[in-house]
Amino acid sequence: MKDVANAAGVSLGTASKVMAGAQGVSPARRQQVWDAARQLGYRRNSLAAELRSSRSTSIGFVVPDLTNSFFIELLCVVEDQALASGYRLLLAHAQEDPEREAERIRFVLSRQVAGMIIIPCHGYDHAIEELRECDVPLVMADRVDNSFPANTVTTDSRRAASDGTDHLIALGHERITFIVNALDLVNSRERADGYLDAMKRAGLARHARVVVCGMTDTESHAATLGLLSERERPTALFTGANVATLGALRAIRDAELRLPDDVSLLSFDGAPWMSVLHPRISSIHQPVEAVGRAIWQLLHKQLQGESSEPVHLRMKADLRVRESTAPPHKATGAAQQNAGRTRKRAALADR
Amino acid sequence: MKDVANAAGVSLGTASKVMAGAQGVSPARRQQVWDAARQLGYRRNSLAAELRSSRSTSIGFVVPDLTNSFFIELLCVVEDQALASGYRLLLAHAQEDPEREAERIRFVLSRQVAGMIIIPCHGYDHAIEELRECDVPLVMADRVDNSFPANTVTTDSRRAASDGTDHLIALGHERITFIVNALDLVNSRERADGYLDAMKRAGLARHARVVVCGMTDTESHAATLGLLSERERPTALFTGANVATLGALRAIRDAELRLPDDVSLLSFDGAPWMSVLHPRISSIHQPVEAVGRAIWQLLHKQLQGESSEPVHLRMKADLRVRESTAPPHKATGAAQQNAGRTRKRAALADR
DNA sequence: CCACACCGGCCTCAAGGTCGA
DNA sequence: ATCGACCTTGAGGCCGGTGTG
Repeated sequence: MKDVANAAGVSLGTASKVMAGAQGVSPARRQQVWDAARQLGYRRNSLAAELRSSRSTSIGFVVPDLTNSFFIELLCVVEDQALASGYRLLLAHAQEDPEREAERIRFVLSRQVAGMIIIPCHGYDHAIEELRECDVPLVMADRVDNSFPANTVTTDSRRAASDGTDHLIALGHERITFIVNALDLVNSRERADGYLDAMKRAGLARHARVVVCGMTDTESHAATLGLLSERERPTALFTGANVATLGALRAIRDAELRLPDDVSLLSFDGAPWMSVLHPRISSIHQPVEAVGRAIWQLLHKQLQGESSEPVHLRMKADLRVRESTAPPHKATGAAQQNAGRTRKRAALADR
Repeated sequence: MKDVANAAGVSLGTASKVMAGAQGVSPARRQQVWDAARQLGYRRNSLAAELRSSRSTSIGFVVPDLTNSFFIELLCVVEDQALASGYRLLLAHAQEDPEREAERIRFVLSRQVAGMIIIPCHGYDHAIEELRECDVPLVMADRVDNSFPANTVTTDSRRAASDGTDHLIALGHERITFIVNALDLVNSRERADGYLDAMKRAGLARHARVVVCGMTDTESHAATLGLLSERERPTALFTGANVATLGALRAIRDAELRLPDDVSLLSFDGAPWMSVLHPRISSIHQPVEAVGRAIWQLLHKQLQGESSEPVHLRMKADLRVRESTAPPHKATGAAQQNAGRTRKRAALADR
């Protein structure tokens, strides 16, 4: 910048003002500086600027998994909001690995961001540890609960999972299995709890079964395949997340079963690709747009200095019944022993 | 850091060395400094460090579209490689918007990254403009061609598209339509050209048809739906990218057509979700792992000071024939006029 | 508009200390 | 006691900008 100032025949301070877009420089000089900068191919060093002014317009965003479309959608919403308020996002990818996540947090924090948004991996103690005494505005989302000592935005997973389970029960299912990635993911645990709530309420506690399948679709595929090959296989599956649904669907395909005739499937979270499936997949839909806006709103308020007690926002998810959930087939195999139940069942609609 | 040094009872220089992980400090003092730092909740300011040493271990990565799983996979490969060499990625998302992309490039560059990787949006003149006289090591990937004045890693899209088209032609298709996002995306254009090559070579130039459908699956859905409702609809679709495939599949579903009986579909690029479809989707598979490694290799070489003439690496994609491509049905409707062709066709295998 | 101090860590450098051989 | 090898110190300049007088 010194060079630019020299070339433009002004002092360093003036050049700085021009490049920062500040007031108080005559149009003529402003133009001179601009020209000189262009000619020299000058690019401002925002590191230095932020160092000196100890102000930053970058927001760190630590995402656990970029293959999960829910996070991507959320990220896009937040990014647009941030941009509209003059902030930009510094993205960091934890790849569902707590250690890597901790490193990413340190990385982001050491770059003096103005604020930070994080969706933790499982075992979020790591994350908390890193975030302790972090003095920047912080919002945590999705995989946290109300006990978290920070601003949070979450979906009421427990309630949503309970509603979803109720839907399956109302269709006449009893052997409903819940497939979840990991129980040390706060929201997964909540979802499992919601499922258990509903099963108990319906007097189906003995059929309740939560299968932990790990974080990848490969694992969930294997787990589901195992489930489906049991003698008394579930008549309905409820997958606790996007990734689990992917693996489960592949398993259903590989087991040559039909949705929903042979088995019903309800997915927590939809994904764009689900729209091409036949039948359409019933799912729990989280209000991504609202969650994203809430995250930014909370962060923005803090950025503007309005600090207050940690706020916990909880959004409501809704059940979207489509075609992958239907009443169970009566006694389709020798293993099916519940044929003569008293519960009335609607005839299976032909798809 | 001064405080840390004081608390640890060492000099500032020593503390600096410890925090930077440099050699030449005795284990005892090293521990003292570490303890003091932890107690004070000290976090190193890497902005200042990088400013002074004008060295950075961050690599900027500008991604055009995080909803495209190909880019995500690529990103993961590159990130692992970078981490293994002691670098970390600074992610920036262009959302397929050239203006936003330009801004992201400026942003990344102004943060003094050690190197930069970019997969451009359409109309990459914007990008070139921003990258002109950028003095950091640079690798551009995927959406560039060999004429590009920088290191590039690409897939031989033209060849791959030509192979794919040959496959469809060999099955007996003539009315093959190529659906592409945008022709100002270099690789999309190459794919379209490859398709045209093959059509011409087979004497099917009069049937050749390239439909530009835009960057979103919504647009590709609409375009495909239009195509499929024509009186003489294509017997085979070849989609030029992930996103186009998504829209096309939804259109096929909505038009209540069957794959591959009513229409064949070949997709350039696969995606994890395609594995759940029935029938399985034939696709052109790009060697993501190899591309990612190549990108890093090229960048790493430059980071270590071995500068040379721009290198252009071109990887080979391969055709994976699955079940969504089959010989066309003979004369299924009044509109089908090619029933009695001389070309021999294999009987339609029952799926 | 210019001059100047300054953000926070880095680097160099001369000078002195510790330690085992 | 001597010597070289290695650790440690403190000062001061510096990176590239910002903000005040």
